[in-house]
Amino acid sequence: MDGTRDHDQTMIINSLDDQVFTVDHGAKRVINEMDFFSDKNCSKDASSTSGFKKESKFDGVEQELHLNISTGLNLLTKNTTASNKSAVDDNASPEISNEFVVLKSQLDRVYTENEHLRAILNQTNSKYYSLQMQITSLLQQQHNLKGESTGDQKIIDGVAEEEKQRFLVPRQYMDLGQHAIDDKDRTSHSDSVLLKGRNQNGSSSQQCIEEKSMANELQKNSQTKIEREKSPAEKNSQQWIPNKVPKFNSSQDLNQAAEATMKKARVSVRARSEAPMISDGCQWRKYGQKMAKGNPFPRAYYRCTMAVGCPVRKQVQRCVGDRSILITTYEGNHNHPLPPAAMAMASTTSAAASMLLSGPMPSADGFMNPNGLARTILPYSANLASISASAPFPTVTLDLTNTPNLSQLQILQGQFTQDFGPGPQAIAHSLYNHSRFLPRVFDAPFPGTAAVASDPNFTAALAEALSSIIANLNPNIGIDSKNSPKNSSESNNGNVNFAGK
DNA sequence: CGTTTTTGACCAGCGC
DNA sequence: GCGCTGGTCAAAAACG
Repeated sequence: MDGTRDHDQTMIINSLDDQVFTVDHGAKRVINEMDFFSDKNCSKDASSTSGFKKESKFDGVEQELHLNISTGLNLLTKNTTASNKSAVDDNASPEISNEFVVLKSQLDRVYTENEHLRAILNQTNSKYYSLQMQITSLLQQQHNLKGESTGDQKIIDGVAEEEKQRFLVPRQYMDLGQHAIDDKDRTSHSDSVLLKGRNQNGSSSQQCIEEKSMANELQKNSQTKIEREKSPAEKNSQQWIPNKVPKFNSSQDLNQAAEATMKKARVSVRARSEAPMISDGCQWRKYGQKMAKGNPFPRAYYRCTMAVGCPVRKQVQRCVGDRSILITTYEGNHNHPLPPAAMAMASTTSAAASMLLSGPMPSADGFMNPNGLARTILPYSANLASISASAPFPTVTLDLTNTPNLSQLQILQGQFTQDFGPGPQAIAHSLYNHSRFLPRVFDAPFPGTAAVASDPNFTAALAEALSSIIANLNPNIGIDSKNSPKNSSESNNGNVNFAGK
């Protein structure tokens, strides 16, 4: 479609082919995780050195504080210089001592305040993502109410009923964008087609098979866990949340069904990366590796180690069609506070999971309502995110390997302006940033390390892009408090669900 | 020496 | 029932 992007992708692939892959084959561990606790470390260092060396990465507030602190230091230093020594020695020693104490107390207070401001900034950052999604959702709802009030009244009236049916008959297939039409036939024999609209290198079908296989494996695993949960050792609620297959019948509580489905929501992220796994802000421990059938690349199993008993796990595997693509599938909910970088990603994946479970506006054909925002955005974003709500194991796949080109985004932005006014331009902008960012990151030379994994900006940028994409793909995100992603309130206490919930 | 990775074994589900 | 496959465990090895 777009010559520039195709060229970029070609360049990426060619460059990747020249690389020696150390993933899972090399004797050395090559975990290119970035340090998500640099702030923390910085804080520690700062506290150990009277808090004068704090680096500001958020705004001018801290810098201002830093200046104030430095001023105090200079004053103190000046009083100890030789030029003033006589005066100091004669009369001022007790005063200086008092002044020192006062300054120190002030510094302590400033430092405390500084920490407080930092926390507020982090919270504000998290709220920003949530609000962004909510605003978009509201706009989308507004638009739908305008456009669909007459013709689709029947559909709107039937939403509640269909919502029930979605849980009672969880095999209903959902898709985003034009692929919904293309895949209609596929739904009859495929219960979990995760990926559609892949990159144009011809590996589409194989990737679909691969991810379908992965989904089925997870399903089997889930059923295995049902049995394991029966054992007393696994009764701890903090442990791996069993992916029970909800055998719903009409007598079961729908809320329970929804909750059970929530717990199983998975988010699969596809990204180009040379690192063994993409950096998502969490700490992971590898607990297994398997050779999957039909894929020469081993599948690695990781579990979250940021807290004891955190049930979140993920699978990482290279795509058989394009070894530069890393498929990361998350499952479970974190039971611990997350660092800001992880929180951004968590809100994104949580939103993705919520999108799965709140679902698109059901339409008469059982597919996504092709109106409004979805219709506007999907022709260009269908390659970025797709949903398989083939419950009981709904999965949203975020494809970051195929970015929209600039011309598409300009069209997209224009349609946004036309349909919704200038407000949601940020979304198209985000997509544009997304499209600009990824090639730059992934195309960077990586002498043994992948830029994507080591770049501390990656997670935030990824989260921003995904948040925008997801928020636009799902008109319901942020509207229903039950299904909306944990946002500000949860960010406050730090309990952010990473995937699902 | 503590932590993490590796890797073979074990277990369960599924298809035949 | 058997074999295949995937997920997890756990002991050994590697690493820092």
